[in-house]
Amino acid sequence: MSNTAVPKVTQLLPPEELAVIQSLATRRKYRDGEIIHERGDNQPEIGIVISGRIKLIYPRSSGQDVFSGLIHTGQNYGDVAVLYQQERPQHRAVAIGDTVVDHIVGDTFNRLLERPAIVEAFYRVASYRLAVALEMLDDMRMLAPDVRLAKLIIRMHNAAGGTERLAFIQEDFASILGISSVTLAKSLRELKQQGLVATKYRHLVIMDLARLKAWVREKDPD
Amino acid sequence: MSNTAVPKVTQLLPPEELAVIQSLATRRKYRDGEIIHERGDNQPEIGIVISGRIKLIYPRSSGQDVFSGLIHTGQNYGDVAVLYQQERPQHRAVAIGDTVVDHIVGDTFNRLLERPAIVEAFYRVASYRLAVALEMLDDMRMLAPDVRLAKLIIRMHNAAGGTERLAFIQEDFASILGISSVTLAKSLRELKQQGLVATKYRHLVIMDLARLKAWVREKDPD
DNA sequence: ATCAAAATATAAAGAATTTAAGATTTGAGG
DNA sequence: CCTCAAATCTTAAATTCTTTATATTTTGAT
Repeated sequence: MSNTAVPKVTQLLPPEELAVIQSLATRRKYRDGEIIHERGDNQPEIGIVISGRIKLIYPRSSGQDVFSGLIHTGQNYGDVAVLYQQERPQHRAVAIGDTVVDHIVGDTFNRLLERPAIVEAFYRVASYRLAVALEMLDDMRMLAPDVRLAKLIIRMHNAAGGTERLAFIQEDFASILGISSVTLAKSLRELKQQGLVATKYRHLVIMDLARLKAWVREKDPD
Repeated sequence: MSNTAVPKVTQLLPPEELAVIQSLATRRKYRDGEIIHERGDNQPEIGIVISGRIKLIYPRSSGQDVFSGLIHTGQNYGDVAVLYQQERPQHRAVAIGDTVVDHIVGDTFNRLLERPAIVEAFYRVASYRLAVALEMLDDMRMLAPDVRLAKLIIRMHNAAGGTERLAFIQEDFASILGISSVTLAKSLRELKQQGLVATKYRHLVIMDLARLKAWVREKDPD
């Protein structure tokens, strides 16, 4: 799973179907860090990421922001909320880098579901995201923080299209894994000592992907 | 989300489409505890649960079996593996009670995807499962074991169609939550002291659902 | 070039969790 | 009805994780 390319609605759809969607969508541009929508906003919408990336944040009343997930270029989000008529989006959506999003209101999306090719494209993306989420849940149940960190790094490497450089602060990694920054630092120390990754300011570099994967297999043979 | 009814392909599909699927499926019966397929078996297949329930297990080389998820009557599973051409199923599937499953081999399922109503039904189930999985991931990142247990109990209550009686051993709850049985017992003690649930042999009874939900809201206001 | 803010790194104390072990309870099958 | 394996419950020690605190490093803004 972690080696499969991330499927994208923009690639899965025939050009004419993509054109139909885009004729009904509102395109907006966002700058790095700009809030696309807030948790609890008015109505849920579908968003298709045309370029850039989006991070989903769960803001807590304590003030802590939990990093919940990433939506990559070509992927969509919000379909679950629309399909199950949730009143409000669960997460804050924030642009990572310059990001362009096509917005489709719920009613329009429901009408688009009459077009088979569109349903199939969204189905494939949702399935993939389900597979990733189920794998992460299994990991959280079974694996130690350091192994989960290594798997997360590999997953993010694939999702980013093969970059060795992952531009996230350590707090982001900790938040995604649901561990404290101290535990994250400890896990990173382990990976650094093995020469598998290097930590820089505001980003992390994979030094030896093959050995990183081998290390994961050794620690988690299942 | 946790209040929404579990969507089922068997209900979402028009009867004639369901008939098409079933004409191509192999129906098999399983008894309580019977293994439907093993992790790592030959080829992944789609399964539609006609009656009964299935639990998905992740067997570890250590001998420990991790409880990974439940597939309820009317739901399907295995589509993710077929869509992304995984060679082998990730989980062992085990029948809970007498269970009837329609099996569809991967190639057949791929051909069925030409039928729009079928794709839409599977899309809706996958979306729902994605929503539940993402919520569980957020819970694992943010919440203490006792709150996660309470939310799990509420979720299982809904999924089971409203029963107050959840027939799982404590080790199952612990395994789903990814915590030890000692921590689970501690969390259960808390819920029992509040009079929210009662623990019996091989099952658990919800004593006051409304107050259980209120307790969760109090502990997790977000 | 300097300074302030943000991010990284590390240490120590306290809290929570796991592991391990034993005692008790339950109910299914003979 | 009795037996016994499975499940529950409890405790204690060992471990891990979080919290809190502090020092250092890096970067962007002035």
